[in-house]
Order: sequence, then structure tokens, then C-alpha cells
Amino acid sequence: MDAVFHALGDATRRRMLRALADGERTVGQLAAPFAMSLAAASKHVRTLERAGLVRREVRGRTHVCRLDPGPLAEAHAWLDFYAQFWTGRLDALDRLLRAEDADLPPTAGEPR
Amino acid sequence: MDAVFHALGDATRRRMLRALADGERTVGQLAAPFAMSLAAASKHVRTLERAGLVRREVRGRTHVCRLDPGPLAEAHAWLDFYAQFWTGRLDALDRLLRAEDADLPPTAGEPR
DNA sequence: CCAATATTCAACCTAACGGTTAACGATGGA
DNA sequence: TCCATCGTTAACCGTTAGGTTGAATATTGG
Repeated sequence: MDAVFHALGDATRRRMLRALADGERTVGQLAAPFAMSLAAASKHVRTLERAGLVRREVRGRTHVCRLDPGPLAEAHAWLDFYAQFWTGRLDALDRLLRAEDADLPPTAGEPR
Repeated sequence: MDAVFHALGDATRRRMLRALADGERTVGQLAAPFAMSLAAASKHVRTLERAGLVRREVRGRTHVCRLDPGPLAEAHAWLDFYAQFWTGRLDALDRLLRAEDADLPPTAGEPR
């Protein structure tokens, strides 16, 4: 999760993902739109790969990348928890029910 | 967007958000569950604040924080674009239609 | 007024990030 | 075979991140 959000926290990498949403891309193709060295772009691809967002297939001398949406789905699901706060119906009971599966219970009942 | 995903890319800050989902918390209350100095926790709160995820109200000598779900909704919407890849119905036409409002068109039509 | 509390600030450390350039390895094509 | 291409690796650089400690600031309560 850390790695996923960290990977998404960079506009270059987000744009690479957008490119991959249109289909397979080689590292060179992913790098092309950016005013940076291929080596730098290669590092971004590796970051996406380590986050599980990209899978790579070495075809000859080119590395073909494709999107792995799994971690994106997880991130989406994580954010889903907070949907109660931006959708109109933020029912207090509903929020309380969902609070049961929170990360930790160290800051328990309503303080102050 | 960079700041939002970056803020989410740290487990400490994600847990702080979870705490805030249960209601207002002071900086001290947010810091309590963690084995780190208050100063360190204070930095995390500031990071969340700069990302727009937290709003702070100085009440006397305590700083009361509450969740601002706006940026979370934006992040959620950004990820929504990729939902087509993890939901069963990844219709090629649908994907093409959505691709129109992509970040940039530099890597245009299907290469290779 | 004084002391405790809540929080930030400043200085410092180490590690990671994002970028560069240069060299290397492997592949593909003439 | 020779050379251009694709991509990674390594070394380096400046900046940022995340943590510490210690001092400063403001507020509250007695």
C-alpha cells in the first residue's frame, strides 16, 4: 500500500499509467513524452513495477510493459471507506458501523 | 494530487486519517498511538494539512483537526478511471471513449 | 505569578528520491 | 561481422523525507 500510493504520488508515473491504460508500451515508448533521460524514466518504470502496478515482459531487446490494475483496485477500495464523507448521506450510524474494521482501536471511544 | 498521494503513501498518516474518520482529534491525540516524538507526529499532521486532507482549528492551546474528504474524493475519482480494468466488463469501445480525457495525447494512437 | 500542558520551531542526522552522465550488455538488422 | 538500438547499471549530486533532541511559544489552572 505504501509503495502503491508512493508510486502514484508522482505525475510522471501517473502519466505512464495513463499511457499503459491504452495498451502495452515499451520502456522507450513510456519515456518518450518526458523531457528526461531514459535512465530516469527507467527508474520510474521500476518504481511502478515494485508497486505491482506494472508487469514487464522482456521481448528481445525491448521490455514490454502492461498495466496490472490489482493494486489500483486496492487503493480504490481503501479510499472507498471515506466515501461516506463526500457523499451526501453521511449517516452517523453507518459511520459507526464501518468504524469497526478500522486500522487500530488505540484511540478508542470519542475523546475530549 | 502529488501532495495527496504522497500523504497517503505513509502508514502513519493513513492511520491518522482513520482516527479522524471517527471525529475531531487534537494533534496530541493523533500522535498518541505512535512510538515517535510529538514533533514527528506534528510533521505528519502538517503534511496531511498541506495536502488538504486535514483542517486545523486552534482552540486555545490545542489544535483540533478534522478530516477534509475533498482531496480523497479527487483521488478516488482519479482511480475510478482504471476501474474498467478490474471490473469484468472491460469493453474496448468504452475504454476508448474514456481515453479521450486522458492526461495528455503525446503517446497517441496504438504504437508498435 | 507560576507551573504544567500543548504544540511548534530549529538544528541536525541518515536515508531515499529524482535527476544526470557514462559505461555496459544484449539484441537486431545490414 | 559490425554497428545502431534498447534498456539497465553504477556513481554521483542536490533536495526532500522522516526521525531525533532541545528550546521557544502560548495557554490554562491554581
